[in-house]
Amino acid sequence: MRERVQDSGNCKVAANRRLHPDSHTCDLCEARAFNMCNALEPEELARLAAIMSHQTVEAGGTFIEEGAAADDLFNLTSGTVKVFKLLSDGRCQITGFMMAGDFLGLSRGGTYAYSATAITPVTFCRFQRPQLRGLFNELPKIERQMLGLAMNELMAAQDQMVLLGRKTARERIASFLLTLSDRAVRRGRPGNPVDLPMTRGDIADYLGLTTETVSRSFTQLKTERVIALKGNHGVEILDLDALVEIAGIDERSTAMAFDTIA
Amino acid sequence: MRERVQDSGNCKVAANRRLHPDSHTCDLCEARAFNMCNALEPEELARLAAIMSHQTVEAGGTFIEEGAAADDLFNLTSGTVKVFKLLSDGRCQITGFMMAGDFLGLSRGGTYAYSATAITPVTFCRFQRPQLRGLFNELPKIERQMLGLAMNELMAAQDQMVLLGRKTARERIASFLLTLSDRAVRRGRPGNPVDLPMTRGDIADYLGLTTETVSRSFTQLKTERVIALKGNHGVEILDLDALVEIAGIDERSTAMAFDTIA
DNA sequence: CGAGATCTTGATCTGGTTCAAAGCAAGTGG
DNA sequence: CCACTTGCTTTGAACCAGATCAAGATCTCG
Repeated sequence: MRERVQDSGNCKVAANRRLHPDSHTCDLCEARAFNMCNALEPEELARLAAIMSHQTVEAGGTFIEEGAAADDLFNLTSGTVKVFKLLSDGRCQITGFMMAGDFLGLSRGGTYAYSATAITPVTFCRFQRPQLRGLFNELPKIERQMLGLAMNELMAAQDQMVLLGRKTARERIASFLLTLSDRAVRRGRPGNPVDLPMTRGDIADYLGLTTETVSRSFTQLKTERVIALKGNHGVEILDLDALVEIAGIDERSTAMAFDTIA
Repeated sequence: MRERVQDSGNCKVAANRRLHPDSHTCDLCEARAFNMCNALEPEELARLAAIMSHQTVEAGGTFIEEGAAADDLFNLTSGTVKVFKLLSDGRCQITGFMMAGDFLGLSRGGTYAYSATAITPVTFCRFQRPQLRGLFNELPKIERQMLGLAMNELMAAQDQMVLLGRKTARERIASFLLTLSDRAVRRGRPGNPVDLPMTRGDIADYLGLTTETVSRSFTQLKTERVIALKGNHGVEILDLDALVEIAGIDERSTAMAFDTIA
């Protein structure tokens, strides 16, 4: 299995790197509080653990390819993943950056609806669909938890549509930084020096811009003393109020979360 | 209750028009096959029907307002609804056009995540959240069905992100027409003279464009004999292959649907 | 340390917006 | 039954935010 690379702008698709199986205990899982395992009793958790395997992928590894048979479902436990779709001429749209607690593997007609590539080294729990489906019948809690996660993702997707359809480059960058900061905080990490594991190109593909425009917007905000750049992969928010103001007043956004459907 | 109108570009928000309660039998429901009632046995359906009320809203009526207390969930049975979010300065992004079978009422922190306005007269089933939640425990089937619906919506949202982030105006219009056509077919309606109940302004707010650009793109496709305009609310597809070609080759899109999560 | 990748900056170009003004179609009331 | 309003839609002309093209500067990591 050597890495076939199909060029497509920033979103090169390298074939699956070797997946490294890994021992793992749910007790210590850092994603536990945010994911579908959240509501489970120890005994139930054990049953879930019985049908899953825990694995790692190195940075740059593509472990889901759009159009391939959707055999598995993934539950991230650490690291950051970019989820994206490509147009035939190579244009790329990243639909989300996934972190610990997020699940991956949406399918349409039995094939994956998007590709997923590790930006940092990642670890995840992997489930085979038929087995997971079986467990759903016995533990409807899981299904409910997933419905909640799906609803949250749907709301995030709607916010992203507003961003892509109606916001300026500057507003997009500001919103992006605030969203990342919020997400970090909600995962118990510091929200201020914002960590940007992805490249400028990835940010561009996420925000519907070009690398150059992303860079210029950062520079502009830096010049205005709203942010400070900490190398290529970190941003310090110097003036939060200003950033919120620039983002446009819809940053209720990802602020709170997890209403169940009813 | 008179209509307060808060101007905001194309997406004026008029206060709830009177909701007309309505008698209704699930047996005859035209949305039955596509919505969350689909998998239910007659006896189960009766229990669902017991906690719902069936209502109508006239065209132009706004029955969900972003930020208001999210007390109810809606399940459309006929008509077309636009779902949208507004920025503080009035910019509007329509995140979807909903039809029979779609559900409405996503909430975040107890308040609705978006507004919804009827484009045509609509009818829907209305559920109160607490009651529906109660039924979930007894009929997990409903929850599963909703998870499937949510997943489908999520995939549609991802396609829309590609459209908004990376497609040209021409490509957006072509994709839009194909998607509407597909949806009509999947609901057992003719797919070819495509019905456009919404205005050019609505289409613009959905596709991240302006009214003028939408109009110009239609005119261009008409000049090229790819489509023919049938008044303001209809489009005949004259050259389907060309339209698919123009849309960009990702129109697997809404083509098929309804994989369950696992 | 050095080479490739990533990031910034500058100059120019353009697709889509904005601003402005007719068309057009569906009522409405005289 | 027809002028008149009203709300879309189309078309035209000027403009601009962001894209594209083209160097450099700066990381990153073997």
